[in-house]
Amino acid sequence: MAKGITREQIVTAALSLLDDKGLDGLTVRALAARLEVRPPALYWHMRNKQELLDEMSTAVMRRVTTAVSALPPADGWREDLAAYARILRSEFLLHRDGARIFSGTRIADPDVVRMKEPWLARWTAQGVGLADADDAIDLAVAFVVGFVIEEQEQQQSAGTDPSRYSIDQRDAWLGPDVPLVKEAGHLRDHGDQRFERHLGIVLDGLAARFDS
Amino acid sequence: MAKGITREQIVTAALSLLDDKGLDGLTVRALAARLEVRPPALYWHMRNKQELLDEMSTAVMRRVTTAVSALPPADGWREDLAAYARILRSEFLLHRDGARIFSGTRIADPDVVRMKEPWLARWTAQGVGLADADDAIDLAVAFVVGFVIEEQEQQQSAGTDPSRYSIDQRDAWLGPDVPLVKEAGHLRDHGDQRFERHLGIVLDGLAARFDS
DNA sequence: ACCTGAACACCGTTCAAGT
DNA sequence: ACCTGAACACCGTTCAAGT
Repeated sequence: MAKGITREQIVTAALSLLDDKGLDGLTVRALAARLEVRPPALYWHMRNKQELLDEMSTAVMRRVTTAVSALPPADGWREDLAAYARILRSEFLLHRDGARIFSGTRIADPDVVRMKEPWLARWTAQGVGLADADDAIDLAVAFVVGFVIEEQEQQQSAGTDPSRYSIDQRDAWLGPDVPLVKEAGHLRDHGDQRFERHLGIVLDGLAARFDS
Repeated sequence: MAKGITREQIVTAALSLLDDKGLDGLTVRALAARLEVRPPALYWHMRNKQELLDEMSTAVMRRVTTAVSALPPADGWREDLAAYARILRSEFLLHRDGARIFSGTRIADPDVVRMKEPWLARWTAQGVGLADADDAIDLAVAFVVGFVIEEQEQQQSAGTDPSRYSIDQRDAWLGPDVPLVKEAGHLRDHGDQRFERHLGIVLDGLAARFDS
């Protein structure tokens, strides 16, 4: 039984290779080397590289689904949705360029979508319209995707080119006559605090709609 | 003068090649062929392919900046920001996978960021705090990025695999016991209408914050 | 200053052959 | 059923040489 590589092992190794070397370093050949097989061996388990990428996305989204299912039902739609947004962000953050790579990809596993059912049931029971409830989920996802794409880009730039995100260098790069842009750059925060604030704004907008 | 390829021509050709063939088809060699030069010629004008991709992003964002600058000052921050969001979306939609490819990339042109200055000036004059105003722009961008990534993914899937986005097939794929997920799928709308509605929700959330 | 020819190391993928 | 060896067409990039 110890013989042979499984699809699951391939996907796991691919995710860790992505984190180590980035998307450019995620090659079929490097992946095969990590699994100690020759490259063509992988083609017995998958049709092509695109299918591998789809499987990686599905694996990430499945982790989100699992984490969400483990959540105790919250007091109301707002806390349910906030919890979902936080989980989605943290799973994206687990992988290099996670938000960009794993958003907007074909979901291969119906369970990831079926997971919405208990939420829709709870929220509509709380008086939220079905179309509004579904909208709310999609809007939250869109926000998280956009937020984390920007967040990871800055993390990465800070790593490879620290000068670019130093405040002084940024001010010099901006040039004269934009005092407010510069001051806003100084006021800017990052990380969890910023995420929670922006998430709160989105949820406030949804609340305004649900109550009308 | 008719001799020689310019950087600008390279970027323009690269964008149209992207639209024709997708990101996988955007190769240095195909680009050179389209410009009727040999591949190494491009390396006189750019350092590497990454620099080309950065230039493409900058070109797209510059179009956004130009369109925004041509806009008459609106009545208030809300209309300014809505106009920006609409322009950003339509420029993303102009290019295959535009949102995914051109979001969260290093902006090479300071003017794109400097453009925020008149808005920050107007909005703070209207009583919005500077940090809030800057937040609002970033939040709107995050929303548009996430929205259009999803939008373009569905457009593309509908093109290559129509069965996947047919409602009946989707219902079959979802399996039993998720009536609300299925019904929500039937209620779902697309395009401008959906965008305006979601944008309105985000702006409502911002309005709630600005007024407090 | 701007481009080509030739070459290098490296891709994803196929397929006959091995076990 | 699962993997390898060898090969194919194709990448991005370098560099000496041409004009």
